[in-house]
Amino acid sequence: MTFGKGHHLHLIDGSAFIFRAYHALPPLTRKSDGLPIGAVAGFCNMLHRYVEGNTGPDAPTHVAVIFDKGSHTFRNDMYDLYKANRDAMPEDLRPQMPLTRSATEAFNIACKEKEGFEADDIIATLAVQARAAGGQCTIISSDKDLMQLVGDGVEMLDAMKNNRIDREGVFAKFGVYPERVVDVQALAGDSVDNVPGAPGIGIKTAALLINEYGDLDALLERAGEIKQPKRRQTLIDNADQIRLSRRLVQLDENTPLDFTIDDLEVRDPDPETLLGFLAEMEFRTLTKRIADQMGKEAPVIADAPAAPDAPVVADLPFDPEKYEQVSDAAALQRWIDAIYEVGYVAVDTETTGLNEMTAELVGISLATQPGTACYIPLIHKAGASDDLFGSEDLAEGQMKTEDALRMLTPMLEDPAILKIGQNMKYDAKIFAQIGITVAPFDDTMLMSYAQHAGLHNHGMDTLSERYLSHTPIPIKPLLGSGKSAITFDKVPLDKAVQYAAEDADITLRLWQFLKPQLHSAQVTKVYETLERPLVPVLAAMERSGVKVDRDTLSRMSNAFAQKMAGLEDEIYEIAGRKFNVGSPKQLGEILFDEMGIEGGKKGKTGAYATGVDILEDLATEHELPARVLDWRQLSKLKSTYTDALQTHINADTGRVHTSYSIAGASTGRLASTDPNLQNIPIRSEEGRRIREAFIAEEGKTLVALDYSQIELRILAHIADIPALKEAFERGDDIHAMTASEMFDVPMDEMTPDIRRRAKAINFGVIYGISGFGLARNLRIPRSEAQGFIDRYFERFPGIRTYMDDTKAFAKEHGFVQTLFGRKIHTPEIASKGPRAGFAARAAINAPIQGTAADVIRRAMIRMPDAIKDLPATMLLQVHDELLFEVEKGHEDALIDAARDVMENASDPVVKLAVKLTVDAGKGANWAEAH
DNA sequence: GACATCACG
DNA sequence: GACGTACGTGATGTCC
Repeated sequence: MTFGKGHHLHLIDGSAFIFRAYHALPPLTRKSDGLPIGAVAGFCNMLHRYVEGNTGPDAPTHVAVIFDKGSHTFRNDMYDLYKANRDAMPEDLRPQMPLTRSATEAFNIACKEKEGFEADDIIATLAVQARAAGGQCTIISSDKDLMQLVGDGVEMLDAMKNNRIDREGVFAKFGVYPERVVDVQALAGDSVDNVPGAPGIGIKTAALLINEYGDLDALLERAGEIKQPKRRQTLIDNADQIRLSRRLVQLDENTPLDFTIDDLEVRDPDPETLLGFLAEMEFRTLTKRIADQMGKEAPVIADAPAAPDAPVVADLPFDPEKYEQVSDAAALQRWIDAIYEVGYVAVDTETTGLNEMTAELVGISLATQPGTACYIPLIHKAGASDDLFGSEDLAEGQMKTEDALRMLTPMLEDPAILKIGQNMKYDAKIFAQIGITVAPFDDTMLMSYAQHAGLHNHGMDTLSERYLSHTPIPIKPLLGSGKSAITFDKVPLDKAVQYAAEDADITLRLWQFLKPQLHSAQVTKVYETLERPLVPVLAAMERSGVKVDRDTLSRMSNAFAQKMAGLEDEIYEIAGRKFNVGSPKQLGEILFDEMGIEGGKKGKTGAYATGVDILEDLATEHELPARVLDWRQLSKLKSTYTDALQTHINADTGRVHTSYSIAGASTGRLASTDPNLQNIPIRSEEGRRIREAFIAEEGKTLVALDYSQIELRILAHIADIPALKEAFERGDDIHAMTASEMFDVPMDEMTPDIRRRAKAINFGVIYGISGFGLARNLRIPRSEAQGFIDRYFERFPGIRTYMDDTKAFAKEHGFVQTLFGRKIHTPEIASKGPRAGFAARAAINAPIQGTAADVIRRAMIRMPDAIKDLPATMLLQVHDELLFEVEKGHEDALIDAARDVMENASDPVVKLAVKLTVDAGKGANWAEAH
């Protein structure tokens, strides 16, 4: 078959795949011999995902993966500094390079490279040939150097983001169409490849110049006509360097190749070769997945001899057929006996829903050793799940719930038996509903969180894939989705047993794997003092809930609706037509296209940005954006708060029960969901009134206590800033003090505006400040913002040291730590480009935010005991605030007790050089209490 | 389901 | 020297 019209060539940028794979995965090694294998694993996964996605009319007829070969190319002969500032290839990546070639061949995909040429040149040559033959070509890469090739049958595809780049996409990136990309690159240069370009000229300016003069040659010829003197001189002085740069970025479309496109025809992989390679690499999950898809038996991957200090995990295969259904007392007794034999058991509950307040217990699964697990169904319904009306009759083969619980409760509450769960808070709440207190327990989710926060999430699917190389049975096929979804009690028993028992089995295996590592990772203390003890505390808070007055919300909702309708009329009037005010896309078109307002900026999706910042700027000149801002505020308040909150009021309790995720935020903070009660409005007057709907029960009062400036105090301690510490000791207004120090204004002459600036800088420091960010926040020129920052560092030199030290620590270890030993991993700190900047700022922020999170966790854990003699309940946590409900008359006693716990929460583990101060308030509702 | 927007600390 | 930039979250509506 000769390549031509109707054919489609795919060219995969192999190096891009490799580096993405390398940075996306932790440094995995092959179990049997420790060979670094992470990049190969990621590479194979990407290749497999790519092949899977190749269906439909657009599928390629020809494909090749193109690699770079050697580091010396013809460009180095032109310019010896080309790519000279590239970091050397990481030690553990080098041995993986040949393996990625083998992997490509194992997938039976053509694999091409050529000494002295970059992959980009080969890609260029093939793309041009494909175009000349009248075929289509897709380059799978997001490398901007390839963008010059786009157009006329050639396009690019970012496989990770599934983002196609055509001529317009290139224009969005470079400000010129593909045929002029080289000109722009020649001017702008490229720091990554060390292409010099013209000093002081970036892509924006380059595109401007090229568009004005047509092309680079014309520009250089007529450089004397450029108006800006500096720019003119730069171009005149550097003309040779610019021409050299153009030769460097220009891809060679005539690379001599010893093959043709016809040799790249798509071929099916040979199962034996592919599976053999994957097995040799010891990719258990991928081997099995691909074997299943091909309908082949997965080759056996030999168990590696465990390294002496590696935890021993039984590598027993998962077999859903081996799980037992427990149907009677005799069988259950055998399980209980087995549990007492070993002293621990993995427990998992199945219920009718995810909301522990309303969910009903459907069954319980137990596991005592890997592969040995059972499911005790309790209220599964009889009849097929496709029965139109369902059946209310219970299925055969189930114990009565009360009989089963009577036998299980002593074990669940027995201090001698350790109960192991994955996200035990959920199961503990289900059991608490029926009066059972599960203790003691371990939680595999929290063990993973203590060790790996920042690396990945800690759901069972993730942990099982990562640490057991096993994909759990998915729940979706059992329950369905959308309207036709059923609850677990409708799942046929045979399927239910396999699914439920497997969860307990996985949990037990994870525990065996993760528990011993707590110690070696030195996070046992974190797990034992900050994670596990918080579970029962949060469970109790969530079960308590907070009383919310539906009438108040409903009245506010109506008021908002009326105001919104009025605003909509005004908005349509100004716009001259009706449109959906809630659609940023339509709003952008109205503002910038139809009304012709200047300064519309398009984001990466090509839509105009219409965020608050932009609308606020426009609002000084125009009516419409001002009205839209008002409308948006009301819309937010109505939909997210006054309306949605009502649906969360529990019918039985009349209260709202949030759920806190303990292992969600990487820094150690909690997160509140369903509903989120950590973002109830307060900053605007209108929004603040929503807190009036959060009320105390009759005869009770709400009490709120919050840490004052906890993060700045922690910063003062960690970075050891005497001036800050002294100011906190004196009880000064910290932002005013900072302002006075920085701007040489005496405290008694402080103005609100100067203080506001200092406050922004104080917060900026906590976030890993940048001149750009501060400038945007304060809406001042960047140079001025940078001046403030310089001044700040000068006055408080410890801050810069802290920032530099923290970054260096993160680079060296891949994580940072809080004062209490919590680890927050920052894997991206090693990456190049803007990602590293993000990671660096996150690394600077994490010890501060994380230590504050640890402090309030410690307070919460001690709180139940400290207030046990008071008629008070802890209801909510909002990062630096705790909300309580207390019987009238006991408010002050509660404040005294709770404040004492909070202010001394770091004792005795960490002796803070700055005292922690807690403000308190009380009232009939949350607005008053705060 | 991605994206934009906006609520909180 | 330019790049793209404040930290951490969750919920909602639009649009594909």
